[in-house]
Amino acid sequence: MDQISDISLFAQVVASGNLSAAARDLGLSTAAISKRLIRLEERLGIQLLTRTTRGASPTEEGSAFYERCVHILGDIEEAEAEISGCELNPTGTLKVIAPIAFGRRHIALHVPEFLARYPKIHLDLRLSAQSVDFVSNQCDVWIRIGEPEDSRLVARKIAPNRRIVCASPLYLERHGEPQTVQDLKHHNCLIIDRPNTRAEQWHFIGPNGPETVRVSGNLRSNDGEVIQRSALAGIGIAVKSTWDAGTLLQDDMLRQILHPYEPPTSNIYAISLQSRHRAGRVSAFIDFLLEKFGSAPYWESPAKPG
Amino acid sequence: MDQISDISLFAQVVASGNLSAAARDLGLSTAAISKRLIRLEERLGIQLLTRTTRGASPTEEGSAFYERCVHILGDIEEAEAEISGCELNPTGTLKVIAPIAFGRRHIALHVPEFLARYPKIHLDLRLSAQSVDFVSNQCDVWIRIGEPEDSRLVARKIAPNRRIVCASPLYLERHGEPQTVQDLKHHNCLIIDRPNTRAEQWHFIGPNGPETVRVSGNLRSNDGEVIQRSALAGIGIAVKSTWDAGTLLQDDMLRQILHPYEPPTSNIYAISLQSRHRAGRVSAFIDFLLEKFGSAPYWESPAKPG
DNA sequence: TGTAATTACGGGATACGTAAAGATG
DNA sequence: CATCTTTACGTATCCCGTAATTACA
Repeated sequence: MDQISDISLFAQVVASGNLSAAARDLGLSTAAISKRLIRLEERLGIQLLTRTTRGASPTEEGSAFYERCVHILGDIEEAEAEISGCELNPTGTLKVIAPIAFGRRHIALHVPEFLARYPKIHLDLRLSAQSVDFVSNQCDVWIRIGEPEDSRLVARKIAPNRRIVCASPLYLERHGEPQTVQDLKHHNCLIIDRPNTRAEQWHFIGPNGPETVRVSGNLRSNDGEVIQRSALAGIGIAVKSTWDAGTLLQDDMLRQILHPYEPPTSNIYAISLQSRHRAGRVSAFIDFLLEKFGSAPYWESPAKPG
Repeated sequence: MDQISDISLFAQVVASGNLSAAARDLGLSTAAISKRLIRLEERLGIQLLTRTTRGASPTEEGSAFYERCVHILGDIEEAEAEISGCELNPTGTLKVIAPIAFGRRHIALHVPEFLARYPKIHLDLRLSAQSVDFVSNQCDVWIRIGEPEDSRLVARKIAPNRRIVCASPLYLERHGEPQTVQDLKHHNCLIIDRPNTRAEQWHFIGPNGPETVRVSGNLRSNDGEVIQRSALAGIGIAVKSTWDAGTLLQDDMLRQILHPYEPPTSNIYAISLQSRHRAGRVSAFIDFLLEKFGSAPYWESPAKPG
């Protein structure tokens, strides 16, 4: 039944030299020590200790058994320490799924530092536009832009997904810059089409509260890259995330327009399976992302109007 | 607290593939399995199994831990099997204390066979006339002729200590053979002097019940060897144990007299410390002695009157 | 709808401590 | 006489099982 508990107790008795000392060391009564030792000897069918009034000394069998006990107890402690120490020194394979653009642009950027910091972690970074089934995919962390749904999943916000309206200098030169939200109706708006959203409804938050405009244009796509390239080519006006368009704005290849009107900010989440005890590598990765993106994402500074 | 019990349970769950199967295999309820697994994960601070509706599969940490668990459980089983198997294949050092004459004549005679039968036993056979303190002497078995006293000791009769009255042919030729017990009063009786006995009172059991005679003589000793040599030399009449005088009677160097009157038979005992579980080598030795001496000691046959 | 895991709850085994007794130097 | 071990006994803990709940295919 309670094998190791008795074995551990026996080892302590041998180490302490007598039952009373072991009782003190273990914080038990001598009666408990005595009874459990007797039980152990009953179970093994052999006497382990010779008791005298001066103390208890192991029999020959007891000595041999003690050696093995010490070894076993050490193994157990080592095993438990190793498994418990996984939080401090994360180990194992970490599978991360991220959107393609965000993964390439921002996750991959920090991968070397992450791997250097946690040398025992093997990172499997998969970029995919697909939704994720954690169990079948053996996925540890899913980076997702926008709100999560599943209750079994726990989502941690790692960065704001600030979006802006922008167009290329060429477009603005040719068609003029819209001055109000409603002006967008008369422009060629590049529509990014995501599931479960009304792609033509562009929402804004401005100094006077929310405002909505129904836009139209000659290009619609489900791929941000297509929209971005078209915007760069001067085809029309696009809504872009700052993490995505930041360097383009900095290089003046795209210009933010309608400032200070911006679409409502959503968030970027690191999503993991809810569990009582997260694997160390998962926590390590999510904490790492927070460290890099969390407070004030580095891609905001050049994009901020000034 | 109950480390290994949970570890063993976890290993069984991994082996079984899901909690329900493990519950069946272990004869427990799934509720118990679940709770104890959760407790183990709490204690380790890490999730070991990912539960789905199809079963439970180990996490990466769980797999690593499982490997160690299998190893540890094997070590425990091995250790316990070895210690419990000591009865079947006795091991270790066996310290035996025996009277000098009996040890030389009868124990030593069988030592080679004993050692051949139990090759893993190391025998330490100490011949001594002294009384024995088991604890300080680290003695396992004490061979003693006559009744034991100590309640902490357990005595097993291994042979009868039959005694006879005898004298050398020379003595009988010179002084005649006594025909009755009371005739001994007129003979030179060699008195063996043991502690706590009235050495001059010789007791007999005969066809008409017990009989006692107070004898006297010109030699008294506490050493049987002295008495025996004196008897052989024709000095007088002696009481000898059959195990001691057997061959001398056979060779007609001593002759039993007063047959069928003999001193009351005492016993030869193998004495060991009382303990719930005797070490295998102790049982092996005592059983071996019983096998050799127990039913009808081989030294009786030549001594029996015929 | 059926199987698997978890949670809630009540009962029973068990392991502890206190206290007394036995043993030993 | 002091110390150590064992036994006796009452109590509290905890551990399991039954049953209900939730999740998933």
